[in-house]
Amino acid sequence: MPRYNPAVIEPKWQNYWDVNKTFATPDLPVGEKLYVLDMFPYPSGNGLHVGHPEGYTATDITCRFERMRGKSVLHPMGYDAFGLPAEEHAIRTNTPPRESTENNIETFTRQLKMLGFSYDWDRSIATTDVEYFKWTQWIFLQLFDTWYDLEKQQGRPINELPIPQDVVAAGEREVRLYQDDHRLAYQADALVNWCPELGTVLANEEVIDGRSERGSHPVQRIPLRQWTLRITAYADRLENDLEHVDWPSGIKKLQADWIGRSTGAEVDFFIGPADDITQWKAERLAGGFPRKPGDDVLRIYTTRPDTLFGATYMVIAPEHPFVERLTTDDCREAVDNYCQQASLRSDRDRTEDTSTKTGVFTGGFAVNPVNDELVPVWVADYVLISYGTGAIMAVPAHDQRDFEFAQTYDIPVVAVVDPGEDSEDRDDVLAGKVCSTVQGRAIHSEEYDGLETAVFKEQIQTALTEQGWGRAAVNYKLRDWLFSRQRFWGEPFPILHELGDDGEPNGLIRSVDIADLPVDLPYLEDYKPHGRPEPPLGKAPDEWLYCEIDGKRYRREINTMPQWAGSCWYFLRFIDSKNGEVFVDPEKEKAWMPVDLYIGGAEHAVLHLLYARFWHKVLFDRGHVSTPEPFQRLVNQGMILGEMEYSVFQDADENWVSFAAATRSATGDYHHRENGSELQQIQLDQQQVTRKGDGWVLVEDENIGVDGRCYKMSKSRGNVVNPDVVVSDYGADSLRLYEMFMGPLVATKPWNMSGVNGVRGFLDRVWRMIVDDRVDNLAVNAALSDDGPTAEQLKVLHQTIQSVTVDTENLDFNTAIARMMEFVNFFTGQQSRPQSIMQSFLLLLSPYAPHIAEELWELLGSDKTLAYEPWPVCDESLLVENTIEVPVQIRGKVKTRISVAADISQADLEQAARADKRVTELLSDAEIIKVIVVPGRLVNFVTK
RNA sequence: GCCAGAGUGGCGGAAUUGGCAGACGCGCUGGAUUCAAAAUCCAGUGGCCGCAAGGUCGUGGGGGUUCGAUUCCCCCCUCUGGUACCA
Repeated sequence: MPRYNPAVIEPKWQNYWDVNKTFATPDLPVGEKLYVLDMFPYPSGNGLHVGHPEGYTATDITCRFERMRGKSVLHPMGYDAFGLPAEEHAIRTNTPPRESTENNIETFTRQLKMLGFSYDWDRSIATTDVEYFKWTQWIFLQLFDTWYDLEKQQGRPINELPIPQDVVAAGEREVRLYQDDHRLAYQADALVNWCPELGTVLANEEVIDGRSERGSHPVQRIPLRQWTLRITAYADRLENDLEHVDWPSGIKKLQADWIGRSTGAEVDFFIGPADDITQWKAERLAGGFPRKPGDDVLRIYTTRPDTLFGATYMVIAPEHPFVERLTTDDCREAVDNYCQQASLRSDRDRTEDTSTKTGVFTGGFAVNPVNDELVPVWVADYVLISYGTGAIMAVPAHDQRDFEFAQTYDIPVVAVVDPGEDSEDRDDVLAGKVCSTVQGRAIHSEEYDGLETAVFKEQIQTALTEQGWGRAAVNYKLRDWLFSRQRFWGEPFPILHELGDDGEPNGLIRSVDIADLPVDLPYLEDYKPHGRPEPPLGKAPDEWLYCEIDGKRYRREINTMPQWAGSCWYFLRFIDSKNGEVFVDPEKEKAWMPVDLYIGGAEHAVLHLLYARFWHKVLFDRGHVSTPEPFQRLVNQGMILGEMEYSVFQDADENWVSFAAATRSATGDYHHRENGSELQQIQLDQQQVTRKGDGWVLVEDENIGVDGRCYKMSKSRGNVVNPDVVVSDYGADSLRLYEMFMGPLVATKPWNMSGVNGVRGFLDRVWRMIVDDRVDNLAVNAALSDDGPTAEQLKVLHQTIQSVTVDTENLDFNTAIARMMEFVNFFTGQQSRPQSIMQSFLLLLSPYAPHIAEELWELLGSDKTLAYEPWPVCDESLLVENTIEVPVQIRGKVKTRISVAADISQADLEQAARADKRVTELLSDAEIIKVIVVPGRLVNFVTK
């Protein structure tokens, strides 16, 4: 086997690592620990994609590198196997979900092993393992057993929740309902995102543009009783603690924006009989602002209480409970129609065109407490029932949306903030002709006139509180997490609904005893979604569905948990994956957590990463984990795009048409921009195009512009690269190396198969540098010697050690590989290659291309893996240069280079530069104004 | 619209604190080897002018700071990703 043949050596070493459990991790770290985690994959039916090995190779290199540097490394892998994609695949292939999931897991495992990743496979888990989701259910019960203490800012056991006296007096049932109302996991009637196509409700985070994130199906809003997790209780901590983690700033900002904290005030507008306003104000002055608004007021939320005097109308959401009460008889028909329309409009319709606002007057009025003016109340769908109080005061002069609405319906615009003399459109703002949202000085605001916005806000806040009209308030864009799904393939909730004498649920619930976990999924003949909101588990056999405890009959909860449940804590289970007593042993948890490096795609910025942090904080509050944050450092790998594609158009007569001349219709057809004729899109080979100016053109007619771009890999485009094919054509080491060599880890990069061929060429040269490829048996290259290395050889080695070490530490894998290529280029030209240097090089290469490194390491006489050999150390004394080349510039342009002693003084360097023949020549008839001399760097003569 | 990120040869990309632009790889060109090809090895390879020495332009565009800018500042353009009535 003289030639480099990955097909033989790669399986050999994968088997070696497997059999010898080379990468088994001890229960507790020995010495310094390092927990390196990949975002575990969904084992979809399509198998691995080249995007997966990108992050996985990066973490694998880091792990192999740090093991050699003596760290105890935890590097596990598992599968996020519950949820829609797996279930959809099971339905498509007509197999039971567990069976198809297990098949997919098998495929993924085979593919991952084929790439030589150094996972401790004994720790592998799938979220669908019964022994795993037993603990997912257990954690859910922790959430169920926890209420949030706002004062202490901490989640606490439900039995420590103070119960108000009136509730205690109302009896046991009321106490239990009160507790249920305060749990972190609670049931609520809410307008939910119902997706008929998928047959389930979805979390806000899973709905994009009114369509499902998975499959892009339409989503409707329907009211449904659902399990919800009180993530909003943790909103401030989730935002503030971002400060302490080492994450990309973009992701932090995304999370902070998603949480969307805003501060302002809640204000009550009186809607009772006009004559009662004086009495109402007296009551409020005495009694203060009530926690819950009564029927006689419309409570609004505003971030600009300083604009209260500019409120010329109010808006309530179509779903607001007061619509009925505020609507007068002569407006009723119009209001009913509008609300009816709004309920039918999907969220997509509602958000499609946000510039046209619609609404209808209710006929009702409310009293603005600050000036006792009557303000008309409208219903409009630009106000959302789910945010704030579902009602607003509209200040068209200082809010863009209100302004647009007021324009449409001819509502007065009263400016109450003077944007200041510097403002360009000040006159128009003051005249109510344009809207201005900037801060300024108050006008038309009675005693507040002249105040700056910030000061006004503070003063009015105090006044509102004193009068009992309002209070300071905080709101979040983040909503509580809708946690139940009407699908089969998810964790069952460990919850029982008590049945009354009539056999129907009586509203009381209890958790399944921890000793009775897990609640496994029942066998179902038919688990497919049917488009109605009743979960398939409702069809489970009675022995699963019903049970009796202490003489009471119960029916099981039949919703299932969403996909995200299992991924919220998997990193904890990896630490102690086989523990049957607890979800993770506290000692081990303390030793390994937090995750030191977490690499995965940016698409999980607000879903997985926010949910997991939330669960972790609950577990932290309840004393089950030792760190407030799970993931200390996060890195997002960039997307890998398909290969470059060139396209152009042809008309019906096969005449070429420039790409720019085509326009795409709504149906997806292409037409000529000018004459409207139908066009055909034509894909071109690289040979058919050439570069001209900024763009590409046809070789045969350079007047025809061609579009050249890289697209996301997708099955429908047919540009997906399959890792199996790359491994069989080039080998796993080549795939690993190429994915790292393409460019920076975090960058989006296009795939290019000839680049894989290029790194394969590098590995071929590595092989030939050490192996004699002209004999039949595996033998070392005759150029290898036991002679001592030359000074130059040593210097090249140690330069390489230094660069590869620093680059690997910084995840700059592409430049580390470039340095190793330079090493090989140099040593290929050396007639004598000292064995010790070759060995050091193999150690540097091994995290990147572990199979070939192990094979050659063995060939050079070792009998065990190099995985734990000490990482080579750079001897900096060998890198010291005696002489260096310094560029000499004239007016900032390099004219020549001079060779000088490395430690030359500033004065000597200038002398040496002036003495240079070429410099003398160029300076002969020039007047030197200034000389810049940077020792070791350059000399620059500034001349006239 | 808003928020991120990015624009460097034919392509992917490199370049410490502002100090030699284009490392490394692909591709291409020429040569060696070969009956031939593949593979391999050697040399060259940003544009323009020039036989050459050399000159000149050049990091999306325009301006600025500086002895010196891919790097810092201002304005603009393009692309990619995210997001959208959150009061």
